[in-house]
Amino acid sequence: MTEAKISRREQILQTLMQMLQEQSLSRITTSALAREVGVSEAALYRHFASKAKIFEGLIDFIEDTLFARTKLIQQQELPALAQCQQMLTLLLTLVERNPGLCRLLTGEALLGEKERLGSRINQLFDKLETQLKQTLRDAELKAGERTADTPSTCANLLMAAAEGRIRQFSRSGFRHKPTHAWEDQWRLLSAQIMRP
Amino acid sequence: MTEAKISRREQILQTLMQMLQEQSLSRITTSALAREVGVSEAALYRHFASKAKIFEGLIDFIEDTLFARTKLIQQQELPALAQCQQMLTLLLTLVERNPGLCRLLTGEALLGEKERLGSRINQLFDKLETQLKQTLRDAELKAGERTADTPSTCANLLMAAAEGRIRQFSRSGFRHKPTHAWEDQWRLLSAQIMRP
DNA sequence: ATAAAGCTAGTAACCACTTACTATCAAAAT
DNA sequence: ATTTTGATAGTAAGTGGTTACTAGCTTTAT
Repeated sequence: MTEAKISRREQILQTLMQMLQEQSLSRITTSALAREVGVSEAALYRHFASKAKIFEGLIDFIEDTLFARTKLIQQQELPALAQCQQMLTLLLTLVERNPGLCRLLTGEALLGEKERLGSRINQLFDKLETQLKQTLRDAELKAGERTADTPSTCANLLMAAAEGRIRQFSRSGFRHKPTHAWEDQWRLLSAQIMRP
Repeated sequence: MTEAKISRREQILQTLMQMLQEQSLSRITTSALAREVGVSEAALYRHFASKAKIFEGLIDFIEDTLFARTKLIQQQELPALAQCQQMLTLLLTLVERNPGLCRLLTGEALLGEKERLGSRINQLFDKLETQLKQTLRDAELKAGERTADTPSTCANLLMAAAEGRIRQFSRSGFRHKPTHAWEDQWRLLSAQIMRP
């Protein structure tokens, strides 16, 4: 078998992601996760030190995926608004394709697990918001474009809109897709961000 | 004493609201709540049928407060945008003054408690979004004003922005106040909603 | 052979909720 | 006027069930 057999570790993470999507959140116990993976509970602990670490594994995945791609976006020499659009659309698309991750980003799945997890999510969003802000600022310095309000206020509004869409996706039971009508909404948002 | 002495029922709800604001969510157990109120655990069950019902009591409070006031706003004969602004500012202000409620609206506190609670929150936001949509539609019929996109898309964008701000408030540990810079952001949002 | 990965069978802690009983007070019956 | 009844609100001390995690032994792959 030359087939790329995914490691058990990855299998556990994928199963958790799927459970986050399907199960009512309270049902995600180490016991249920083990059953779903098809191993014993103790086997999970061969690969992760604690339940919280398994969740953190998923957060790592989001972070890696997201920021690897925002880096590429930033390297392209696109107009500031186009860059912002790509970054936000990236976030919404990632979440739409992996609803389970959504439950992490909204904080719903962190049912009082260690404070640390919530803090990581917080940092993640802050980092993304900072990148937006920086993109808008750069546009002012390089291209002489000006934002209608401070880059900080504009970037925050964009993030809020995206986070709101993510929460709506989650609370609707994943029916209200985050990218639905997003292009139209982006048009409304962006039209006012840059000064004429 | 003509002083209105609050009932134990109300005292429990207030204590829960405070705990939602202060405690890490996992710490909200019936035992901890009882201790905080200053009664025995069993006493809680004299006033509420279950733990979920206590949480639902708070949701009732939000709903009552919120929609009593949106009704008043709708009765005023203001321009559509002004009405929308008032409704959203009302929501953000309510949350800012009662951070505990925020944890309910973001779903973070509903740690897998009965499906019902999540559903109630969902309905609450949907109802508010519908009211915004209706306000925008009315403006088109009565005043001949036109929204730049469909009322539905516009209303959803406004709600997403508000929900995003609420989530940011919660995940920042209540440091990032939802009304901060909101006026500026509202200006950006609203400027593009109505067709010139 | 040995190290990685698995299993069975726990265990202590916790949690929502219950049971069985008591104190207080007001209305109703005598 | 006194007694009876009943409702309300409280308590101490559980109960049954669940959960994250572990110890100790076995299998499997290298």
